[in-house]
Amino acid sequence: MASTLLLEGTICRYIDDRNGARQLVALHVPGDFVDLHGYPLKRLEHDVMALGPVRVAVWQHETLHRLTGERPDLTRMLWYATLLDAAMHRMWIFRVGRLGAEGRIAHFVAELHARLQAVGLAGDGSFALPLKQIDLADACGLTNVHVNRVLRSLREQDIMTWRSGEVTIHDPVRLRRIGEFDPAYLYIDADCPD
Amino acid sequence: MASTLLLEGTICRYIDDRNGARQLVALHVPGDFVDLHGYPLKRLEHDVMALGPVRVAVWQHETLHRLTGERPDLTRMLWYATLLDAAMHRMWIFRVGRLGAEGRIAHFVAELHARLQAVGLAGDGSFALPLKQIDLADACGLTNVHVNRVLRSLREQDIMTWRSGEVTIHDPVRLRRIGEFDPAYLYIDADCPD
DNA sequence: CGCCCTTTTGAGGAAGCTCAATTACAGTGG
DNA sequence: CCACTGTAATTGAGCTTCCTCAAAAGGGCG
Repeated sequence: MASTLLLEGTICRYIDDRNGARQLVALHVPGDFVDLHGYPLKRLEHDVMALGPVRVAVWQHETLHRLTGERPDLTRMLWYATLLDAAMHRMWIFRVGRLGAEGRIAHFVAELHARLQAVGLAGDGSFALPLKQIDLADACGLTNVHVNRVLRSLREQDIMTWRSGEVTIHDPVRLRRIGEFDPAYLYIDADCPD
Repeated sequence: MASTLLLEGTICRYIDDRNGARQLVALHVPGDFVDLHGYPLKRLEHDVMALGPVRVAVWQHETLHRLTGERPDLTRMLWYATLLDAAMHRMWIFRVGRLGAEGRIAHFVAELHARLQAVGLAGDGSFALPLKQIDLADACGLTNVHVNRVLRSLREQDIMTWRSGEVTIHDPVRLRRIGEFDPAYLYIDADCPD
């Protein structure tokens, strides 16, 4: 048993329903410990998939067990990492539960922009993102058809452009307003434990 | 700073949007460590509210810090508890993102039944639940009006009855099927770490 | 009894879905 | 260089689900 630290590329986690409809529950960027929670939980109740080529570091659970046995400070940092994940889950619930289609997409893009910027992978207003429109639909609880229409609308309003593989934000202020995005939940400038 | 262990009653966590729309992101039953994640995170990015009277135990973060410094096994158990929470968040995303109104309510009720049963607070098919219809709406990303109609439909189909404060499940099999509910993500019979 | 909160019901409208067809585009082989 | 293929994006039309607004009906409690 092992857990995966993502070094390059993109990985998502998702739950499928019995009719094949897919719901993404997490999207990981370089620096994320994709399934660290698999160490205490022992088994995962969802699936993991790479979106394109990735480079990862693999941590054996034995190693993690030894480390957490010896280093309480390090344990708290690992714990903290999984809690950031949970905070993103919560905002994901809010996004899907309380925003309309345009807001969901705007919020999702704004979050990814903030996270990629935090690890130096996003320029001022544009970044690479290897998601197809259907992946975006599966993330936001929409259909690919509707996602397509909303993306067109956002493009026509000069707010953002989504080309498969590349996102450009033309008007970050309106994007954040439409998505009601406040990055506080990402704890980007917060201190880690210890 | 302190974290709260719920002993009796019900507590929810929620995020409000700027228009006052509310989205529940967690619902806690006795035995849950409501905001244990507040210890490593240091601050919470959402709100917490009791639904009716509660009895709680308060754990000072200093105490938790001392315990986690000395007892790696205990730390892993606490960590594990927060990861169960995250697993429920993930299923919550699925519920709101991929199920229709009837499915969301059925899934939500089925989860609560399973969790309350696990702590001995639910009989065979009925249990107390101090939620108003509007709380259920806020949990499921619906309006109170639509929740009311769906509840009537579920009642008329003899699947379940929701009276404010009391839920009765008449047909657990159909309830689970409608909600596509599989309790695996609750890790009810799983081993804790160590 | 009167008040407040919650539930219930009705009617009309908007958002997003389904089904279906068309277009764009990259890769592949001739 | 071009036809051929498969995947992804785009567009259209009609429909379902759920929302909004509004009002009525219960129900507990001072």
